[in-house]
Amino acid sequence: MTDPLDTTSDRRPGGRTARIRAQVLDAVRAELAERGHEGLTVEGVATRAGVHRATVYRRWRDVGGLLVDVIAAAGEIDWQPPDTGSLRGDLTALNQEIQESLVLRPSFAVALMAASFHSEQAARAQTQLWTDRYTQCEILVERAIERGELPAQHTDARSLLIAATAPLYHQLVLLRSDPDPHLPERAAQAAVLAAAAGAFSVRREEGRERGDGQ
Amino acid sequence: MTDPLDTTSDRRPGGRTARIRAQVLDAVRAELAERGHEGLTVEGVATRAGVHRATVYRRWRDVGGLLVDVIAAAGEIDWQPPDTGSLRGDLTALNQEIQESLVLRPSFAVALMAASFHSEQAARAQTQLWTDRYTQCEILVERAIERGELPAQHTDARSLLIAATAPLYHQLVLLRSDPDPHLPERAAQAAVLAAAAGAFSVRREEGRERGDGQ
DNA sequence: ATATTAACGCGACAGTTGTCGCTCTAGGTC
DNA sequence: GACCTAGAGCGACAACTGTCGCGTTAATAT
Repeated sequence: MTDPLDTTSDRRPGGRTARIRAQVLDAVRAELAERGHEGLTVEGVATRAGVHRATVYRRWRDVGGLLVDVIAAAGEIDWQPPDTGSLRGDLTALNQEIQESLVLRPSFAVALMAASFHSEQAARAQTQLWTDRYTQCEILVERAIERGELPAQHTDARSLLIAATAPLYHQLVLLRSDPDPHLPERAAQAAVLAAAAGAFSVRREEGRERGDGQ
Repeated sequence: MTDPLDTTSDRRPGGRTARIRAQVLDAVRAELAERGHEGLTVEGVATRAGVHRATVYRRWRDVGGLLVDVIAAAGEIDWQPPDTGSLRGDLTALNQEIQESLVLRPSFAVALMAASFHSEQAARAQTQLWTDRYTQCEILVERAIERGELPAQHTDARSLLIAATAPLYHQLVLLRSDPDPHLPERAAQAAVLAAAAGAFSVRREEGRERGDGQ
């Protein structure tokens, strides 16, 4: 099981290998910043990194692989969901973060989405990323229940979170409308109201049969 | 103003031009069905249509342009929003349509999204398509208000519609989860509950300043 | 019918993308 | 210090992509 594409395996983690990786990932970030995600090309990255094309193709396979590794390297480990003291506040803060990440130039999130249509690797990384984030955010809902902000019966945290955040992506990515400073709060508020009305409550037996995701 | 890319201009609409267009668009649909959106290439379309590459490049510029024209040709004129007698029913039906269009193989909707990351032309066509659809759907909300299903104060129809439909795209396109037969109804119901609680009501002066949307 | 010309066919072309076999370098091991 | 070998460099290569100029066809105008 010596996967030549596993960039985290440490078969020979020493100086050069790590140095090349750093150079290449730096180059990816720089190219992304300069040319945007549609101008991101293996050739460009390799040249900027001062590395031969074949090296990049061997280790990362394609542009999607590069983005995956950039995301992986970008920490992603120490992210914590907001904690403002209220569900509405938490969701609003979360949405503001999302809006920022989508509006930011360059947007890694948008680049990853674009790549995921062409690279299976990128697609998997993306669903993994989202799944993890949503799992981490379930605590927001649990805290809200403890505070009594939501009805005591079980609430499907995932559905609630998606309802709160989906409009952001819809507006900014699909509809490409200008960012609306009120949208994060409005979307959060709508989800909270729906939840309070029991929109995401789930009956004992039938609700959770596909909860493990993908 | 003789735009060589305006496929609807009728400078010489006679037999051959129209025939070539039909051949090419048929080929696009066939290629899409066989190879999916990532296998859709100008070369492949031209070959299958029995037409020279240069012809396709001249008239449609790129894959995005082809998709745009397919969409344009696919009617889109006679679509009508559902009318089931209740807001919840209407939104559920709408969501079911959306889910179907996203799950269908090949999915023109997904192909268009993918193309819109690379082709400015496709991107514009996409936002135009969505904007039109949402505008058409505003009548659902108006009818609901007349029926007394929503509070009498003005409701921002667009926001409500987006809240109802966005989770579908989020789940199926971004999260790539398996289609959930209950999701269309759940998402619709959540939006209705939020609306009933006043989540999308808008104050007189501050709500509509960006309503015309690009 | 005949003239006009928009639009297609054709082939050549440069630029890009991705692969492969080989050599060489330098990280790790003894 | 001397070896081993994972992994980078290198250049050749085929396949693909998009553009261009020119000749031809056929839709329209007269």
